[in-house]
Parts: sequence; C-alpha cells; structure tokens
Amino acid sequence: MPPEDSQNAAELLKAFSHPTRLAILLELVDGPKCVTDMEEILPARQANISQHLAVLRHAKLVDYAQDGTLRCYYLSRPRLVKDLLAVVERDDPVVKRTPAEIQADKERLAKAKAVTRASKSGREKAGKR
Amino acid sequence: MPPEDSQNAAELLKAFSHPTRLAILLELVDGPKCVTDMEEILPARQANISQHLAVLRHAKLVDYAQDGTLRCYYLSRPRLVKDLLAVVERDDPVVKRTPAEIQADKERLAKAKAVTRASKSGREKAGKR
DNA sequence: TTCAAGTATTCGATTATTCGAATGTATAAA
DNA sequence: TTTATACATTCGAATAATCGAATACTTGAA
Repeated sequence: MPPEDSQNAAELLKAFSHPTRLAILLELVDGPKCVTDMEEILPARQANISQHLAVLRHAKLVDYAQDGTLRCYYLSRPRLVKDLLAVVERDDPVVKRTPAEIQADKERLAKAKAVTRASKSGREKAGKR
Repeated sequence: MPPEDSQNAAELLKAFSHPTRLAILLELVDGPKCVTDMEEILPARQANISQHLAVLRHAKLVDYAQDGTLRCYYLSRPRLVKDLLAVVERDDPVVKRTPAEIQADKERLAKAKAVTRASKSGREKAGKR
C-alpha cells in the first residue's frame, strides 16, 4: 500500500467503525431501505440515524434515490461493504508464535530484502525509467 | 450478523481506523518487527507507537515475543488483517441507482421475505425446538 | 550492583466524535 | 396556501481519542 493511502484507508474504516453505522450497512446489504424503515429496526432516533447516514454518504458507502418524500438508501459500493463485513464476521483463529519462529521469519525477510535490493539496482544500472 | 455483534465488529474496526495503526499493520504483514524497527519507518514517536500497539494488542490483532530487551511484534490474526487490508485497498466502483431500480429491488425483497415467513411458520408448526 | 537500551504507562492538554433537542427544508396532499 | 410527513442540519454538552512529555519498568551487560 502506498504510504499516503493509509490516511484514506483509515478514513474509510472509520466510517465502518461505529455500531449504528455498521448496523445500517448490514440492513442495506439485503436491500434498499428508507430512513423510516431503519428507524423501526435500529435503536436510535431519527436525527441520529440521519447523522450517521451523512457520515456514510461522505465516505461514499451509501447513496439514496428520492421517491416522493422518502429517501431510499442503498449501498454505493456493495462489493466493498459485503466483503469487508464478511471478513470481520469470520473468526480467524489467534496464533501465538515463539521467539524462535519470529527469529526465523526475520531472517527469511532479511534475505528476501537483499534479493529485492540486488535485482532493483541491477535494473537501475540496465536503464532506469 | 447477530445484532449484538455489531458492537464487537465496530470495536475491531475501530482498531484499524487510524493511519498510524494501519501503517503498523501493513508493516507487520510482511514480517515481524520490533518497536525500534517501526520507529525508523513510521513518522511517530516511540511512546505513540507503543500506545497504538497497546490498542492493537487489546483488539487481539497483534502480539509479541520477547527477545532480550526487544519486543518483536507479529500479527495475531494474519488472515483477518491481510484480507481486510486487501478489501480496503481494492477500489470498488461506485454505483448509482435509479428510483425504478430501487423500487424493483424493494419488491423483490418483500417477496423474498414473505416466502421466508411462510417457510418459518411452516417449520414451527411441524415441531419447534 | 549500577547502568543503558528498549519499551510501556501515566498524565494532562487538545481535538474529535457522538447524541439529543431544536429547527430547517422539501414534497405531496388537502 | 396551509398542513403533515419524512428527513436533514445545527448547536451545545458530554464523552472519547490522540499526542507529547515525563516517568516507570525490564533486561542484559559492565
């Protein structure tokens, strides 16, 4: 990941990291809903739901289509939302590693790096850009 | 997703949603590192990195193995971290939907729900628990 | 023992997030 | 045109997150 991107990625993830917003996204996964529908389901007041929807809109995670006086919200990037939720729901086992394993890993890494450096400088000599 | 779980999921995501913590996780994706290593790479002070590592530890995203005076951190749930980062890095195109599409979707959803209700009550009549 | 290196924790100060209450706005029906 | 419905926005107070500075802890070496 390019370094300045962790800024953007973090902002995107921040939009996900509130229980109410997560619940809204979960609702939208199985179809569009208007705010009234959400009010019936979520334990939050109307204004608060609107506030969270605003956050999700700014993150480009949702958008809406107006239908008379109703606003039907839907996922703007359904793939992203579904896949991310799937990853989070899954429970990945926690691994425990010994100092020896760590050491071995670091050595592997050091060697790999040396190779990368070598091939890079080789390419640069050969003709960069 | 069970309803009370959006609480936990949100907490997990909150651990991810800071640029420095994301950068730490990215570093750890390609191998264990001790705090000194991270200090050289990240634009943050030692104390701050330790603070963020504490957050990541509490979220069970990282752990460490002590090696003399060094603490080598590694990913406790590498699958989770890698997959989540992969999803976030990908750029999913933003879709725009018309009121008509939304309407069609809502109707599909309503029909599906009716079926679910019917089969559920059928199962209940047949012999619950 | 001391000492230094590597890391963690605590403490305030600052900034950001969150929520409810109140108010604003748009649309459709009367 | 009024009115009701469905949302959105603004404001202020409460809470939480963040950071640097200072300090504490732990380990290995002298």
